[in-house]
Amino acid sequence: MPTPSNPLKAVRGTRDLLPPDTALWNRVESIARSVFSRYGFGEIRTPIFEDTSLFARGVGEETDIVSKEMYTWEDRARAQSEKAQSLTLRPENTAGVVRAYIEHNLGDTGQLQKLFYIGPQFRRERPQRGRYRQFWQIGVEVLGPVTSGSESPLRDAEVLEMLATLLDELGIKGWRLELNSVGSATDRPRYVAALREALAPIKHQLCEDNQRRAETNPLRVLDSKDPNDQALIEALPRIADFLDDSSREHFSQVCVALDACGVPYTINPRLVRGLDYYTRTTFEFTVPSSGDPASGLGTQNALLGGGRYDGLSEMLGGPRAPGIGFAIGEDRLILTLQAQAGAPHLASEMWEKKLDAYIAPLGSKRNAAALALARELRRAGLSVEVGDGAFRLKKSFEAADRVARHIVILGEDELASGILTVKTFATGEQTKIAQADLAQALRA
RNA sequence: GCGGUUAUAGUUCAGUGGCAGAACGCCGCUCUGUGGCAGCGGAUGUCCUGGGUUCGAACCCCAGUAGCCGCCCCA
Repeated sequence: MPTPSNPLKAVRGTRDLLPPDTALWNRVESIARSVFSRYGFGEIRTPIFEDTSLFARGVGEETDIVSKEMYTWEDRARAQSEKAQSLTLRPENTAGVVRAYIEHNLGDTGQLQKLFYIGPQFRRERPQRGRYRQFWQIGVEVLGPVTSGSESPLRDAEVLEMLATLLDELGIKGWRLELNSVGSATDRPRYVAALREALAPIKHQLCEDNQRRAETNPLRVLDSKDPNDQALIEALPRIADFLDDSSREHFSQVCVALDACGVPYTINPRLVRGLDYYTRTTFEFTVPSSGDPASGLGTQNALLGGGRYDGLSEMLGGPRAPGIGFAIGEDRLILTLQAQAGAPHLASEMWEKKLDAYIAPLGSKRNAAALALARELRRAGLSVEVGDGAFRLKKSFEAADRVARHIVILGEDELASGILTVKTFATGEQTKIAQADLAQALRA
């Protein structure tokens, strides 16, 4: 039992993933890799920490993530003349990917870059169900020079359609896609200004939280859930009225393409995202919220979020490289799968899969021969466990029945004759099989 | 950062001022090379930590720590 002051304990907000859960994690990741590769994505792995200024500039100084949730420290100066570098554990992965895009001049290839990543991210938030200080994201970024088609609404629709496919293949039930456009880099500030103007006279009528938001981040007032404020919020200016012609046309083409693919979505004019870099298309996939057994998440019903970031590369000092991406909260995805009864194709089948054989040597003197036999069978592609000859046979049977489909008995008679005793648990049938035929027989 | 709630065996939990408990799991025996069932026996504890009250604290009080739930925010 870990005690509070025991240093041999995972630190707050972090956790160990153990078998059999890790089997589900691997399964999820392998399905994601398989889907991504069908859509032409390649994997990128960026460092787990970066220069602090990358996130300050990319994600936005004013966001909660940067202003109060980052794990930041001063690295040791490499020389006396040098200033210590401020480093930060990545709170998200988009900024790092765009940094790599710029650093390696990927834009000069002229090609559209389709990249995916799977890895841990770090935010110093209060831990809660579906929210950890080290959490995993599965994400995708599509970006490139304008001439590569990176700005095309086709890309937005493709990414969204791919997500629908991925969630379906994972077996997530009841997902909803909510879609919005927050306009171009010039539309958005115009809208925020109009929102502030509209909020100023009515602010005092709003709840405390919304009064604060009206000051700090007016966009967030829009997705307030306070029932008393809904009427006032409804009456606020709508982002759709502030989109310029090209943004409006872009958004409409995304919708047309989704319709053509048969991907269902809901336009949510209040969907705003927290990160500064988002432009035009923004979206969120949700699952039924707390109380619903299909959720597994508490009030954290957002499974993934994303959007377009046409100005991010330039904000970081790079070339123009419009892009779109998303990040799936892998921890939340797993929680949802575990909560949904529909996960058996992933869960029970994976978790309850038994080994092909358990080799039970009789007596410690037979251990070496048992291990050699296991090696032979494993090289033939079978999954095998080896018992210890010191175990009583009864114990070997119990252990074997738990983990394997067959037990292979390796005693004095068997070693002398080369004819092994094999019992199949499902049928209770016991036979003698020559060692040369063993691998084939155990496959059945 | 704020609020609520919880912390006892490997696990899930009961116990509520007076000997530390159950179930499951684990080990052994019945049964020296044949499991699943059954019977019998056994081991396992910083009762989260530190302080206080008391003749006596797992239990009451205070403070910490951590988990969970929610707020904020986000994946």
